[in-house]
Amino acid sequence: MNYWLMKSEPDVYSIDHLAKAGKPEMWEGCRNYTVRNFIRDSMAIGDLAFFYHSNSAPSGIVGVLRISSEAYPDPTQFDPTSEYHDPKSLPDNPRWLVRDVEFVEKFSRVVPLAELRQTTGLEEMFVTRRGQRLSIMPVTPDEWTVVMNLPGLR
DNA sequence: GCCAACGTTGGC
DNA sequence: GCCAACGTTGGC
Repeated sequence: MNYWLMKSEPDVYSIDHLAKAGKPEMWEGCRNYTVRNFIRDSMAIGDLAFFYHSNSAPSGIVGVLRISSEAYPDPTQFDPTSEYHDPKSLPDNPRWLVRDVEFVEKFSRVVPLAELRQTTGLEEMFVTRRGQRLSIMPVTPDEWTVVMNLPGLR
């Protein structure tokens, strides 16, 4: 079982969108090869991930989601009307993959990036490294436990 | 809105 | 296959 952190701009897709859906939804639009490889090779059904709001005030972890499907081709890459359309990706050899995710919980407060940076045990956490731009990144079991035990999350 | 960081593209 | 230019991410 692996742990992850998955970023989304809340103006585009927030944890409230996922919570309200009440069912699994596609985590669409990843267009980075490292992230694609995580989705394809390293994730598994049942993995848990922090839902992270980026480009937010403040940016930070807002809750938890669960990976609920195998990887499959991202349909938006073939949709000319989508902002995620990739004309170089062909249906018989799709470049970009998605998985379905389902809502697990929303914390009662945001855990801001600044707090993650100050928290003992999270010094090496991927999301706190400067210049780190992957929209999906791995979290270690120890880091997961540290974050889940921060005060005031529920 | 600025800009540092860094992934991707494409000319050669 | 190098690497400069470009585009995007995302914190601030």
